[in-house]
Amino acid sequence: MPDHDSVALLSRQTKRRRVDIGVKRTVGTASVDFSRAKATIFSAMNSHGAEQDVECSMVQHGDGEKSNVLRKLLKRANSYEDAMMPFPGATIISQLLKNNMIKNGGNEATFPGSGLSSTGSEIHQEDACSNSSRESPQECLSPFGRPAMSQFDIERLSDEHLRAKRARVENIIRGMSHSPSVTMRAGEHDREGPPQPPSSPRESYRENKRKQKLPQQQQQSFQQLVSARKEQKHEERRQLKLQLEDMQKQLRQLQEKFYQIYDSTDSENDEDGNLSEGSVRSDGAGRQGPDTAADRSDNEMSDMDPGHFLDRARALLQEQAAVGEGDKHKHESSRGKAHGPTSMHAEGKQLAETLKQELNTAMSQVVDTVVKVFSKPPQPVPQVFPAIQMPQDRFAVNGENPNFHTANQRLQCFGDVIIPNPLDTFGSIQVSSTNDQTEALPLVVRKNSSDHQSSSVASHGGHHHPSLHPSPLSATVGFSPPSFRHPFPLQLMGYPFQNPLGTPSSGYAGKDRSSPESLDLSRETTSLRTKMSSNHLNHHRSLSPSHPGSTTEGLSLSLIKSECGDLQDMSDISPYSGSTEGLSPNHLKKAKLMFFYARYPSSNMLKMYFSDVKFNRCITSQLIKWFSNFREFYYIQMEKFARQAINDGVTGAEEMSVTRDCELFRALNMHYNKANDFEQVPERFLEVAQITLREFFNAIVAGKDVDPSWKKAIYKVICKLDSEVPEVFKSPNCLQELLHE
DNA sequence: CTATACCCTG
DNA sequence: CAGGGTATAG
Repeated sequence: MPDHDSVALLSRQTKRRRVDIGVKRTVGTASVDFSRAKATIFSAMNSHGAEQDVECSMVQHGDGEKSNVLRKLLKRANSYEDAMMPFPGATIISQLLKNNMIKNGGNEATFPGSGLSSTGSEIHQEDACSNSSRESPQECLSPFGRPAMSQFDIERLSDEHLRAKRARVENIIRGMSHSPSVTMRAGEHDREGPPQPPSSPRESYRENKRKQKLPQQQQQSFQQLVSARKEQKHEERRQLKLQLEDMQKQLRQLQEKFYQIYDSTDSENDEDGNLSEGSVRSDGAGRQGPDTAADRSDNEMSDMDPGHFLDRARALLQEQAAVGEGDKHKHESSRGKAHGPTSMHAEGKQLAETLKQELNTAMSQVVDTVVKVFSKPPQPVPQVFPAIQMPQDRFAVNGENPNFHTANQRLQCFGDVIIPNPLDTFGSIQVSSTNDQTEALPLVVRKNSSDHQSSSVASHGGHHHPSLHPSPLSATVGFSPPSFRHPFPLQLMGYPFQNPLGTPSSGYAGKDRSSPESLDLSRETTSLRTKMSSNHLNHHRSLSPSHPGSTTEGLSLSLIKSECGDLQDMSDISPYSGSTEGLSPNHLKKAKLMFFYARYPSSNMLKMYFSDVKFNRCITSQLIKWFSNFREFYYIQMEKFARQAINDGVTGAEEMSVTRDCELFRALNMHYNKANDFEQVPERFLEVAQITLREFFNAIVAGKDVDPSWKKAIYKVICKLDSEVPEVFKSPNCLQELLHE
């Protein structure tokens, strides 16, 4: 138990806390010592007015009565939200800093909360600090975490290291500087309120990722001011999206109509493909502008040459997209927004009306065709069917995620879709099952596959198993001819009987996608084992070790089996071996009950008490994680109630006690003993809980919670209060035995 | 490199 | 509760 034990741990946690909590409590990140140092500087300087005095006293908590009183006052004012508000004086300080920044100009215009833009100013500040800390104390305000004065030399030593880091970060920033989020944040800056200074330069480097989000948490009050506005934006955006969706639908209909026309006139699909492509490409020539098209009447439209139809639709869509784009940036002018889409919408409706009629007839024909197709063997399948059917399925899928494609991307898709792929014939029957998979698969391996999706889309030639595309997006891409080389042999012929189940092959597909660069099965299993190592199945698995690659089903099964353990463990997991492979809900229950005795069980202890479990790395860490989660909940409750007590006016820790019927205990009991397996929660637990509560209370009252690592002290106390876990818990059947007590 | 802790998020 | 990210110790 590395934590809570040693003094070394203490410093470690301090650092660690600074990282994790420090950001939240931005200003409060200062260590007390440094606060003092700063106060010294300030009083020495004495060049700034009362404002800074306020800040000093704010920062130097625990330094004297005065600060405590002030802090308390502010605390009351902030009441319970202390937990969220980084620091009572944050606002004041932030404003001060803002003032400084305005004075200094330049860099500080960026939004410090944004990891993207903040680093520059951080670097600037850091340099300013180390180079001229005496001349400009304000600039040292932000990097509190660092005792700049006393450790000046040390800092110099690590300068090189920092420079290297800085270079890397700057590189990254440069790369990201074109990201939209940058401008977004820059825009928000004004309204988001005063920027929060970075807690410490070094931390900032590590914390860039989180800091992008954290400032929002920190400044909830400011956010509330903006929230209404944002909601408006979102609403508008949503409506725009809806309109876009409408247009998309219409375009789809149009396409179908288009195809239908050609299908009825030409019986050769190749020509269709060429024509459609040609019409798409003719766009560049601009043979049909949106304006002229808009002047046409409905009749004209219906008589319109299909190519014109498509062009027109594209124009509409593009305009729509353009309007939407522009709208994002200026929501204020509701006028322009109202005008564009509305007229657009009317136009679209006309179009839709015309198309609907066409579609009605077209669809009936299609339906007939479909029926015929299914009543015949696959070979003579009419080419008409897949070309029309497929797009529909795919669009249905795509439509579920309107944001997935930009308008242009959609157009491309349309273009693709229109091309009747000769191979479609082959897949006519496959269509439905394939699409079923595309819906189910993402659930299986979304995380893994998502990583590759973008790249997959970019270069759809790179799929090794295009047939197994699990995601809707991939499905769209996979439509292109090259992707259709393997699928059917694999799915239809190779493993004809696995498909009905759906899941096995999909599971395989997903896994395959997780490492598309290699089809080497052994490697596959290895990587998967690592990736999935923290998973567990609660149910008893069927244990027939099958070799990877024998069948897809076999593979997925073996993968599941091996997901929690390394190869050695694999050998351990022989069928019907005595002990359970995973942790069951009952184990969880037992662990929770054990928590009443031991908050910090060692892994050895866990092994002893869960003797019925086959321990491997996974199981162990899972169990540890459980207790970690338990503790987390426990301490959160403690803090919550302690703060509540303070807010309720409790002045002394002795006034609080934890009894079986107090709210705190009920909350805990609900969590660890929901089914009341323990009729009598051990008395000792109540004591410990009470001690914990009082520790929290005292710490908070003493203002220690300003220190990012203030809980560490409490943890240290509590971890010594573990009591012996009764022997009963060593029994695998302890739950039953406990119930009979 | 591994185990563990802590924090955050879903 | 699980997963992910990060930091630290050994």
